[in-house]
Amino acid sequence: MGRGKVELKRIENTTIRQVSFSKRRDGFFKKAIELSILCDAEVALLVFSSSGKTYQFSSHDMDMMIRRYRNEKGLHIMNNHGVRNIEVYSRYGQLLNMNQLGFPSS
Amino acid sequence: MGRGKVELKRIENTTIRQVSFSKRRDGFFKKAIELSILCDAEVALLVFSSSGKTYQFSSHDMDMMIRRYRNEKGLHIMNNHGVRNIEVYSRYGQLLNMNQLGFPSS
DNA sequence: AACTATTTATAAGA
DNA sequence: TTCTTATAAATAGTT
Repeated sequence: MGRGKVELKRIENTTIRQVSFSKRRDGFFKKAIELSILCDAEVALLVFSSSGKTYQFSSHDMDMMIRRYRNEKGLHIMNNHGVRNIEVYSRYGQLLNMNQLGFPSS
Repeated sequence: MGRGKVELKRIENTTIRQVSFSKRRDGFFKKAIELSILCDAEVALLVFSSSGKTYQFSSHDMDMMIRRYRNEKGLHIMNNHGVRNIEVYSRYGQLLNMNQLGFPSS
């Protein structure tokens, strides 16, 4: 989306990286709101910029969502019988599959 | 993005809503990964689908990010001198500004 | 699960 | 930094 393709690696030029961050951060939060409303999902997100600012959004009570996540994570560890309560999009694992299989694979 | 414009309201048809959720959830997590890598940001996110599944991604340690967020939120409340440590994208407040001013405004 | 017509996001430029 | 614009990317509706 833009005049050139983007390689998935850190943008080294600081100015360009900050401009890109602003645009993408806005788009990202917009997507969060759309997902929560259109698809009736609960969405919570935290972003810390490399310049040290914090950005937060939650469609529902953040602390409640964190508690629910921790509770389910606990169950997930205890209840290892093939049922996945939580799908984890790990940073590198998923990315490795992107080029071959589309994203995400699991 | 798609054959029709989308109104920002809950998709009532369950099948369509679930299909839309899958597509948008994948796109959303992809955006999170891109933001974290391209722009060197820390990103954490939680999604609970309306059917009860949990999806999680964090570019860095989730618990550490939550601790940092809570710490800064505390400081934000204590330190009410015009400095915003945290930008909050509240669900309805920001949305109201979208049509007139673009998104988001603050 | 694929496809594809369109909309949307955004990279680069002004 | 804000606005514009060409292009890449996401996805709604369809098959």
